[in-house]
Amino acid sequence: MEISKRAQNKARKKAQIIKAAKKLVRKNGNAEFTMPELASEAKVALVTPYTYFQSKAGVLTEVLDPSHALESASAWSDDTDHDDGLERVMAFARSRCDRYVQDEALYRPVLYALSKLDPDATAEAEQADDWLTLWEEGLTLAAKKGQIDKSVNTILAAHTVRSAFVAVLERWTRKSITNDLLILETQMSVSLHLAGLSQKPKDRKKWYQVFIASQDQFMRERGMAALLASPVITNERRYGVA
Amino acid sequence: MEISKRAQNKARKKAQIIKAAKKLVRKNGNAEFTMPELASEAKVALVTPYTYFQSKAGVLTEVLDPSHALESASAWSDDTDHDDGLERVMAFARSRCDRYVQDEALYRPVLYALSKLDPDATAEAEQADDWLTLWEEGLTLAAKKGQIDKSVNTILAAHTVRSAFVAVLERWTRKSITNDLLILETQMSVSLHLAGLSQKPKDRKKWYQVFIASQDQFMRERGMAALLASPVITNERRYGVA
DNA sequence: ATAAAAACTATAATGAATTATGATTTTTAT
DNA sequence: ATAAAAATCATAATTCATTATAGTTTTTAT
Repeated sequence: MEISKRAQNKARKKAQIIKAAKKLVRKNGNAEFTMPELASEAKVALVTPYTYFQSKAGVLTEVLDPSHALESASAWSDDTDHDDGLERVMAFARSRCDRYVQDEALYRPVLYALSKLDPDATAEAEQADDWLTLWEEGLTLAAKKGQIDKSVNTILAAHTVRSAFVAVLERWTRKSITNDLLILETQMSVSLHLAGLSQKPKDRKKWYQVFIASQDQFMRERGMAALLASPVITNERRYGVA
Repeated sequence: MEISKRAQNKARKKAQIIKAAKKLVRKNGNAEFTMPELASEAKVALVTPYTYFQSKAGVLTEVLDPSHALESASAWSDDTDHDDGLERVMAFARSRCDRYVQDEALYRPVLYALSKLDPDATAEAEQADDWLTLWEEGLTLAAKKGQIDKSVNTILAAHTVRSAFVAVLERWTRKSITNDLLILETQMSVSLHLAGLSQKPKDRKKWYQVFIASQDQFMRERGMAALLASPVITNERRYGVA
């Protein structure tokens, strides 16, 4: 037999567990399920998720399914202008947003729970090396086309842009911002980076305009309140301390 | 009596608890102390920290002491060029780094532990509204001096820059980056934003140079390894799953 | 077909934060 | 000075994730 029964069973059990986790998240609107709950939903012993995924964080990370996500990301937006590297950076950023927005009911709760269990998780889901390469792709192209200077280290620049994106994503995760704000804030942030990197006045002007337009749209649609909603966080206000 | 005994006792107990927490963090190199440990170190009943601070997260947030930090931040770097708004933004960013680096042994463990107990904490410590005003200050000045266009919404722009800074700070918190990287990455990120915002060619060139110089320094001192150290995080590699 | 190996399972135990309970001490207002 | 109110305290209980134990079933290699 090509695939051993053991491997088959293993795969089936793992799938059962992940499926159950997803189901619970969707049912509850959060990922606060307990491990016994998960086990019983998956019709599996309590310890089985541990043997396969090590921990609850492990289960949730698998729900995020970074390896599969990577594949699909590699095939992103082929309709982008293949000659404009900067445009591709922005398109990639948008595709990152899409990924999460498209199944918000799953990703937001999972990322949120994960960030408690393992603070590195959100970042790591986005900050693995392979992802960095994808962020870099557009910059490399831009360098080749003379849109950015040769003295720019494209990997470091990609890292900087991605880091800014992760910050926006993490705010989204924590529920303080809506899907359209995720997209708008990403656009503000990335366009400003691109404006800063651009060597050609035309590009610079263009990205600067995108930045201004995003700001304007933000203000029009959400107003300053979206930013200023939360008060200064002192312990008193935060935890109601006397 | 001006200050009631109750208020005095309360203040004394709170101070005792916070002092004990700091002591434990410094002693252990982390903030993993248990609540019974904290209580006994503070010579206080287990529940007392709860009545004052609601939770362990509340205690740690108080250790961070955002209100006091705000005061001291208001008095930051008066030696900066008062006519250059962009310069002031960068100076402020550096002062944020300084705050954490200056007592790394306390802040890093506390922020780390806090991020598990309450994922919003790091961001909120930096993202309160009053802080935003401080980030904005330089931009307002820059707008007045014609360094940036009037069409820029300075609050939103401040928000964008700060958001990028928080991302760097959070990576620092998680220990993956050193103090000098915190400063370098902050510089890379902020200078790129400033280059993008600048209207005057002279300013733009200057900040772009800062960006390039920071990149170069990063490469010289740390090398690409600092970025590429971590492998793609799949569950297999991350949790050693079979 | 059968013994060894691998996967599971049920059940109980551990560790840490947090809550609940009810008693005791300290302050305050009279 | 004393009763009511407010703070503290000691102790036990609760809730989860995670581990440990030891037995049972399923696969595999012979």
